[in-house]
Formats: sequence, structure tokens, C-alpha cells
Amino acid sequence: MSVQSVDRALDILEALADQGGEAGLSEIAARTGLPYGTIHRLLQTLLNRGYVRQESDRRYALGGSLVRVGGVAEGMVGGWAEPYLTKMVELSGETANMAVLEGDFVVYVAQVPSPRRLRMFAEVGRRVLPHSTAVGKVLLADRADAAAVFGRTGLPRRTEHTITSVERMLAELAAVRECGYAMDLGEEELGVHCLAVPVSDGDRVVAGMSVSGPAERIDALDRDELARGLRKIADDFGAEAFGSGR
Amino acid sequence: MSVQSVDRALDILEALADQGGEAGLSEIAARTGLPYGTIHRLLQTLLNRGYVRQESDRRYALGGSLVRVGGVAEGMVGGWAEPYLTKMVELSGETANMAVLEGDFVVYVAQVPSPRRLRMFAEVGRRVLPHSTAVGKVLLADRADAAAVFGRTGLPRRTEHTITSVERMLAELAAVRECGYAMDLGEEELGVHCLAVPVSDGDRVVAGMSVSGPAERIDALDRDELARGLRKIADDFGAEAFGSGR
DNA sequence: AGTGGTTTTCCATATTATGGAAAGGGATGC
DNA sequence: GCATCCCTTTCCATAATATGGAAAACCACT
Repeated sequence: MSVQSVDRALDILEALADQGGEAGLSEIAARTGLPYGTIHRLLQTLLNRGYVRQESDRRYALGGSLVRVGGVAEGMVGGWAEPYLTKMVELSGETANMAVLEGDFVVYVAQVPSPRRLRMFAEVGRRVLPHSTAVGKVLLADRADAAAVFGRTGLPRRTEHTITSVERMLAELAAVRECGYAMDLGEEELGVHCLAVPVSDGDRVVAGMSVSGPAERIDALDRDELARGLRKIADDFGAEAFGSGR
Repeated sequence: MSVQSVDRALDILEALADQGGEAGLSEIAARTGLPYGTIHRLLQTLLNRGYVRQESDRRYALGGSLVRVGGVAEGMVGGWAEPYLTKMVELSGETANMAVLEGDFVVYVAQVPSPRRLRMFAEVGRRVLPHSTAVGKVLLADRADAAAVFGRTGLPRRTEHTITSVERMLAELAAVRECGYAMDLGEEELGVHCLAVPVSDGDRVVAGMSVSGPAERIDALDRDELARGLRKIADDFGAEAFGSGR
């Protein structure tokens, strides 16, 4: 039903992404379990098309052709998310956002604003560091290399509530994994609180969705109940947009 | 030397991207020249992995899995661009940027700042609309659906110099195609001028590189000569990062 | 120079993808 | 409400295509 060689080529691309975009042939072999000869041949093909690039030290890296295709895809996904974000707005009364991780940044790719007078607005396209946002936390909670990300970006203080210690942050991420949602209590912007839930493709967290609003309004909601509702919506979206088969 | 089915799968992905991220099976067939049965089977595979999604009207669209992989690739490309951007800084004395189109936005993916005291700074990660920037113009000049983009985004006035009419903008894009570079004369920010050149994968424009600085300094340079120099650098980079084979 | 760990190439084999043609769906017009 | 047209999906016999083990080449250390 599926074309084997294409499936395997995608495995290789994903293995490369998992390793941060760069890996040697044997690392790919370890991760995918495919025989060397096969991987090498598949890599040649991806190389010819610019989907993979070979560094001077013979290691392989994700290539430029993916940027264009990925960019177009990102626009699509943002569009599909809107009905789901709308449900989140209905459920919470607050502005809903979707964001993905791009390199070490959180990028907002879609938004549906709250109907209220006082509301969060126009985040689409914004790039922020993950440590001070609720979506950032759900996105990193799933990644084994979260500590490495903090090593590169640091945890700059944005407000008096920002978590600036790596240990405390890792503990926070553990808590997020535990309860399945993340909060931002004025850590990015004073007076703004958010609750974020993960969007999964059934295997890994690929995006986050959140609602954000004035601290008092968010705090007035029942977190666990709200989180349950949002998770449901996010799961539906994940299944629709990313799921399919596997 | 290359795995046929993988090659074809990539053709399909690219055909989809060419059509703005969405197409019917027969449109893909028209574009790629592949037989229906083959395309369908390949699409099934991509569907199973979330690289393609099927809309309710049975059309196909680029899928969510590309977002993650594309995001990682984007980080890589930004890194490789730096030596080339450095050359641009040496040539022009001004800050150099690289940007790509993501959905309808221009996203800056890499920067090398000018050594001067007064300089442009820290644009990486910023997302702006294409109409008011030089890179945006070179990126759109290559796209047949530029008018559709403006339909969605509008051409909001950023300064008194911003081009806000679609006709004038399309004329500008034609001029850009003609001379091979684009200018921004304070259209995004007063007093800031830029000159941008396209980065091509040998077939299509995939990114833009630009230098930006204070109006007086940029205006003092010989545009055509500078553009020639920048093009050379951009071409080298395009060949290295996106080219390879085909 | 020697050694260990890679990456790359090769080639006979049968597994795997191929594509033409026919069946199935949906929409549009009469 | 029915027929028509166009687009999508399925099928299957064929051979072209991808496979993967093993050997060779390469590189980086020491």
C-alpha cells in the first residue's frame, strides 16, 4: 500500500531532523535500523535534489529544498487550525494561538482572537524564546534535548515571573509532561496568563495550542477542566492535520 | 544512481508547492507527467506519513510533517549563509540579511551585522509583509501568484513611501524581474534603504539576500555595480546550498 | 605506518514498483 | 431525476527496479 523506498527516505529525513538536522550515515543507521547500502543510496537521491546536503566532513544535513516546501506547508497548517482555534475561543472566551518550534524559537503560525474588548492580539509570525511561554513549554517538554536548547538561548528574564534557572525550568517541564498542559503566569508579559496544550501527530509533539488573556480572567477559570477541553480539541486537530496513518 | 520512486515523490511534493500547496491528482499529473496510477500510489505513501493531506474535496495538500522537518532545515540554511552574508557586508559596508517566504510572510533567517556604528540590527526571526521590503519584492517577483498574495495580505501603509496600490506593486515586480534586483526606499521604515537580490536553486527563487542601512549611505553606492556584486555572491550561495544536481 | 571506525561501491537476486486499463464517484447540465 | 463528463481510485501481470551483504576505500587517530 505504501512505497517502501519513499517511506524509508522519509525515515531518513526525520532521523536527520531528530538529530538536530545533521548526522553521519551510521547515526542514521542506528536510528532507522536500515542497512548501510540502502541508506547511502537513498541519501544520494535526496542529495541530488537538495533535500539533503553533505558537509565537508562527509556528514549529512537537511538541505535547502525543504525550506521552500516546508514554508508552503506551514501556511496550509495555519489555515486548517483555524476552526479548532475558534472552538478554543468559544470554550475559553480568550484568544487562541497555534505555534511550532523552529530551530530554538517558538513561532506563532495561526491565531483566532477573542471576541472580548480587552484581548490578546496579532501574534502571528512572532518569534519568541520558548522558556517564557506556555506553548514553548509544551513543545520543549517533549524534547530530550531541552537542556541543550537552553544552553544556546539562555533563559533571559522578561518579567519578574520569568523562570531563569535551568533546573527550575527542567522541573517545570517534567510537571508539564506529568499533567499534559503548561501555564505561563506573566512570565513573558506582565498581566498576561496563558494555558497551552500539545498537538501531537500520535508519536511526537509537533505544535502547541494556547489561550491567552488578562491574568484575572484566566485565573478565574478551572485549569484542569479547561485543559481537558483544550486537549480534546488539540487531539482532534492533531489527528486531522498530522495523523492519518503511520 | 537515484532511487526512482523517491525522486518522483519529491516531484509530487514540489508540484504541490508550486500550486500553492494544494492540487488535484490530475493537476499533479499535468505538472509532473507521471501516470495517474503511480502518482496515486506515491500520494498514498506521503499521506500515511502526514507529508500530504487529503482535503474533503479529494484534493491533496502539503501536510504537517513538512513543517517540523522544514523548520529544522531552515535553521541549517541560515547557518550556511553566514559566510556569504559576510562577503556582502564587506562589499557594501552594510548589514546583510537572508530571508525566505513562509506562507505570505517574509521571514528573516540569517543576518550578519555591519561593522559600522550606525547600523541595522537583529532582524532574525522577524516576519514582515513582502510589499514593503526589498527581499519581499525579489521573492514575489518570481511568483506567478503575487497578486493573490496581495489580495490576502493587503498592502498596508508602513511609511509615506510604501507602495499601497496593487497595480503599482505589480509594475514594480516586473521591473525587479527585468533588472534582477529590488530596492526598498524607506518603504518599511523611514530612513532605511535596502537592496536585495534573489537566491536561486537554478530553477526558481528560493530566498533573498539584502543589504540595509541608512538612506544616505545606501544612496551613495552605485546600485547597478553593487547589485552585480551581490548577485554573484547570492548565486554562489544558491549553488552551494540549494543546487547540487537535478 | 598501523588500526578502528567510517563511508562508499558493487552486483546477483527477487522483491518491489510500475502503468495501462477498467471501475468507481461526484458534480453539472438537461 | 437521469445521463454525461471528468476526476479519482483500484487492479494485476510484467519486468524493471531497489535491495542489502560483503568487500573496498577512505579518514582520523595514535
